[in-house]
Amino acid sequence: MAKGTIAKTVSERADLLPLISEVFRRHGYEGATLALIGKATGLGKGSLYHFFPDGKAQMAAEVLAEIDHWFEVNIFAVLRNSNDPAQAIADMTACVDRYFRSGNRVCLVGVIALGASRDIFSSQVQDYFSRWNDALAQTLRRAGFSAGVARRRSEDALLTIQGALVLARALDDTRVFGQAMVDMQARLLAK
Amino acid sequence: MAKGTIAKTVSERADLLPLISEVFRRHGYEGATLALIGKATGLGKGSLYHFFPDGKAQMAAEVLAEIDHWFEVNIFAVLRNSNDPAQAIADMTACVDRYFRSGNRVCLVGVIALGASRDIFSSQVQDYFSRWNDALAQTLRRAGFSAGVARRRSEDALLTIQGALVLARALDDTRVFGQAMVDMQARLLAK
DNA sequence: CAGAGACTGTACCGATCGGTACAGAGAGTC
DNA sequence: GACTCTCTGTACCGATCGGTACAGTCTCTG
Repeated sequence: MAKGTIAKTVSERADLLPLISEVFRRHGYEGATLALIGKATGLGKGSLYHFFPDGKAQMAAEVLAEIDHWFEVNIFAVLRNSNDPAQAIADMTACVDRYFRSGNRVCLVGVIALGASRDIFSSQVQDYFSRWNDALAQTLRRAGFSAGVARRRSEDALLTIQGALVLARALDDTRVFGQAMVDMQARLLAK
Repeated sequence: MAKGTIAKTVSERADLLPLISEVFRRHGYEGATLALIGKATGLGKGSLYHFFPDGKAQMAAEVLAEIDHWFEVNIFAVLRNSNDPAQAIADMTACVDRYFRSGNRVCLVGVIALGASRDIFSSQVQDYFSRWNDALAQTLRRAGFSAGVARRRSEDALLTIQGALVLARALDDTRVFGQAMVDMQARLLAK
C-alpha cells in the first residue's frame, strides 16, 4: 500500500519468453525460482502471473513451445524441404552451432530430459527429438541411404549434439563442441 | 520432546552414499532436498548432519568422490594397465553399459556439468572427464593411433556416452543407448 | 472526461527450504 | 552403575519457495 510507486513498462509476451528461457537453461526447471525469473525479466510477480496465470509450469511449457517452433522453422522444415541433402545438413550444422553459441549455451530440452521434470514435460521433450530425428532421417533417405542407416545416423547426430554440449561444459572447452560438429557432419554423409 | 521414541539403527557411512547418490541423480543438486535425502536414507536430519556436518554440499562432494573412485578403479585403471587395447575398450564399453543400466540411469557428473551447480563442483567435474579422456586416449595411442587421433576419438567416445544418456531418456528408448555403445566401440577402433 | 481493462508493484499466505540445537537411546569402558 | 561417545529423532530457526490478493497506474475507447 505504498503510495503511487508503480511504473508502467508494458512488456510484450514475446519479449519475455527468451529471457525466461535463459533462466530455465541456467538453473533447470526446479532451480528456476520466481525470484530469478523476476530479476531476469525485470517484472514483479504481479506481471508474471498476469501473463502466465498457471505460473512456473506454464512459463516452462511456453518456453518449450517457442523453442520447438524455432527449431521447426529454422531446422526441421529446412531438412524436409531441401532437395540438396548435403547442403541441408551443412545448414543444419551451422545453424545448431550458432544456436548453441559454439557450446556456450545449453539445450533446455536436454536439461529437462535429464531431470525429474522430464515426467511433466515428457510429451514435448519426446516430440522435439523425434520430429528432429524424423526430419533428419528423411533427408538422409533422400541422400540415398537405407531407412535403417538413415535412422541410425540421425540418432547418432542428435546424441552427438547433446553429448558435445555436456562435455564442452564439463571440460570448459568450446573447442570440443566445434570438433564434434565437424565430426557429426562428416559422419552423416560418409561413404 | 516426545518421550523415548528414538530408535537405534547405526548406519554406515558407506551404505549411505549410494542412496544419496540416486537422489542427486534423479533431482539434480538444486532439486535434491534434505527431505528427499532423508526419505531415501531413512535418516533424520540429525543423523545426516552427524555424518555430513557441512550438509548438502558435503554430501554431493562425497558422492562425486565416490563415483570418481569407482570409475578410477573399474574403468580408468583398466584402460591404463591393459596391454590389449581392443579388449580394454570392449571391457570399458560393457562396464559403462552396466553402470548406466543400459541407459536407464543418468550420469550425475553430466547432470551437474549442465546445471548451475557446475560452478561449485567444476574442478571435480573437469577432473573426472579429463582423467577418463587421458586414460582412453593413452589406450588408443597404444593401439597405434597418433596423439591427435587418439585424443579426438576419445573425446568423441565420452560425448557419445553423455549424449546417448540424454537422448535415450528423452525418447524413453534404451535401444538408443545400446546402439550408441555399439557405434562408439566400433568408431574407437576403426581403420 | 468517464469508464473499462491491461499491466504493474507489493504485502501477504502456508509450505518448505537448508541448517541448528538438543535431549534421548544405545554400546563400550572403567 | 556412572561416564563417555556415537547415533538418533524432532522441535525450531530465518529465509525463501510458488502462488494469491489487491490497489494503483497506465492506455485505449467512447
